[in-house]
Amino acid sequence: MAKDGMTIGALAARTGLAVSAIRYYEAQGLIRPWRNDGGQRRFERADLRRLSFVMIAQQFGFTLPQIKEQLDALPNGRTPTKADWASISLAFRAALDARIDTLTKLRDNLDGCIGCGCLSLPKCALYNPADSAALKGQGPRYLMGDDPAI
Amino acid sequence: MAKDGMTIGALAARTGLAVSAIRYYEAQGLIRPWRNDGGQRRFERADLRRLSFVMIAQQFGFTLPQIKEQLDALPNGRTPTKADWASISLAFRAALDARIDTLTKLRDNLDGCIGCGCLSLPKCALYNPADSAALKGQGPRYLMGDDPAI
DNA sequence: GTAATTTCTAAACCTAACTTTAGGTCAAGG
DNA sequence: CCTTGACCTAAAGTTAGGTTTAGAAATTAC
Repeated sequence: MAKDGMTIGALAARTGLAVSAIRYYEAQGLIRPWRNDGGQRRFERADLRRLSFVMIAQQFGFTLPQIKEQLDALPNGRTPTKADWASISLAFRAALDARIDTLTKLRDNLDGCIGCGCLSLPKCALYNPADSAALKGQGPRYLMGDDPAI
Repeated sequence: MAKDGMTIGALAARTGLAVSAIRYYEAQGLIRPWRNDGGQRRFERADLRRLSFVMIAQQFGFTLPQIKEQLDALPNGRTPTKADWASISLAFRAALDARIDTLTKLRDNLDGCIGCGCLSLPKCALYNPADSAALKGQGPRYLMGDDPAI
């Protein structure tokens, strides 16, 4: 007796994802369903959790390749345990802390700028902000018109 | 004597933006350069600040249409003053606060889930999270496999 | 047994925010 | 004057993360 599993429609209903999204995630290597005799996808319970993980990670701003990397750390062969999930959740925690930290600094800088009216000075806190991922690898940028040469 | 202004190349050098990006922003209505006799774009000083505003706002996660909306609130005709900029910066402040708040809640929920090991319970804090913009308008979703029917 | 759903694949389409390309024009230096 | 680099437009290409479409095959319901 072959194992039964969920259809893609059932999985979609339970996760709230579109069927097309689930197929897409398979194409990206985030889940690996097996096929029944008719060639249709069948999913196991653990895939519910994998997809939920994907959805949460996306809220946190991770890209699908990054999420795949996390999921690849799960045990292959056996079904992941609670401890396995808790373990990769900790990676979230670090990324989340970093993101909150960046935004908080940005907010403080903004407050300083509004308060001190220094918008046009090279010392303005928004001037060439340090650790913004958005600017990474693109060289220095002079923000709020604060080119030292002005 | 017609006013002189910066070339698009000079503006690109000062902001760190690509020339193509600046043209794109014009097409989106974020800046309105004038043209010289030869048909080339010429920019005023205030455009430096407008573009810097765009860059910062993008870091904060605003879309270009949203940023345009903010910029449209600047005085038309006269060059924006420090007070004008400080005024629209306050809109940032609110959006930023909201974003930090959401992420902080998400982090607390994650901590709760890791700590209590409740990953499979309907009561898990990650279960159907309340105020995530990413899920808005898409109906309830059961996260981390926590469908009550399991 | 037949009709109605689901599912299948492959390929095209979608949005945001740009970049690249192609074929020409303008401006500045010597 | 002539060359070189900066600039112009329009259109096509790019990446992420999917959705839509079309036509066919499998499954389920009656």
